[in-house]
Amino acid sequence: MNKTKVERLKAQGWEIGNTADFLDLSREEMAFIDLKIALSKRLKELRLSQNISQESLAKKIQSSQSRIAKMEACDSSVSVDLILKTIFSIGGTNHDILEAIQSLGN
Amino acid sequence: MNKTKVERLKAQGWEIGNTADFLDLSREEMAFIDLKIALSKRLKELRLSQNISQESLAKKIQSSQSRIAKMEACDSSVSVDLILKTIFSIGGTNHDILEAIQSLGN
DNA sequence: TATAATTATGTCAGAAATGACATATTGCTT
DNA sequence: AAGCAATATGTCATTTCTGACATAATTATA
Repeated sequence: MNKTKVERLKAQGWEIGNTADFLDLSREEMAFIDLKIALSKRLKELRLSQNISQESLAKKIQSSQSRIAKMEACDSSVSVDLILKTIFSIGGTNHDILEAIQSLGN
Repeated sequence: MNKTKVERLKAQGWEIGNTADFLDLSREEMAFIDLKIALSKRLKELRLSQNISQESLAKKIQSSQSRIAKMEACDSSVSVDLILKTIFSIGGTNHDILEAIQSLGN
C-alpha cells in the first residue's frame, strides 16, 4: 500500500510509463483524471453510507458487480458517464457532484 | 441521427421542466441529461469567449468540427468524458464545471 | 480456524462513442 | 443578392466502453 499516485494510476490502466511521462501529463489530462477519481470516490461513499453491496447496486442499475468495483476503483475502462449515472441512480444529487469537485480545490 | 427527444428539445431551448414523465424519463436520467446539457453550454461559452471557431478547437484537440458541433448541441452520441476533456483542453477549470452545475440549482 | 460474503481482477462479445468525411444550413460582409 | 466562413446534420469504419462471466483476493462471521 501507500502507492504513489503514479502507481495507482498505472494500476488502473492509465498510460503512464514513468515519472517523466507522469510529468508530461498535461494539465487537462490531470484535471480530467482527478475529477473522475473524485466522482468514483463519492460513488463509493454513497454506496457505503447506504450499506449496500456492490452486487445489489449492480442489480439496481442493471450492471454487474465487477463493473461497480471498476467504477469505484476508477478503472480506465469506465466512463464518467457511467459513474455519473450510477451516482444519480443511487440517490445522489448535483450537490454530491459539487462537493466531489470542490474537494479537489482550485 | 437519433437524438433522444428530450435532448433535441432541450438543446433547442425548450423548457422540459417537470413534464418529463410523458417522455418516461426517470429522475436520474433527467439529472444526467441536465448535467450534460449544462456542461455542453459551458463549453460553447468558453469557446465563444475566446473567439475560436469549432474548426480550430477541433484541431487543437485532434477531433473534428462536426464532433465539436455535436458536443455543443449535447448530441446523444457524445460522452460527458469528451465534453469534460474538451472543456479542460480549452482552458476551463474545475471552477467552470462547478459553475455549470450550480446553474442547475438544487 | 473455516467458510461465507464481499470485493477485486481479467477477459470477451456486443454495444456505444469517436474522428473523419460529405453535405446542408446558417450567418456575415460586400 | 452573391460569396464565403462558420456551424449543423448524417453516415460510417474503427476504437472504446459495457455487462457478463470466471475466479482470485479480501473481509466478516461462526
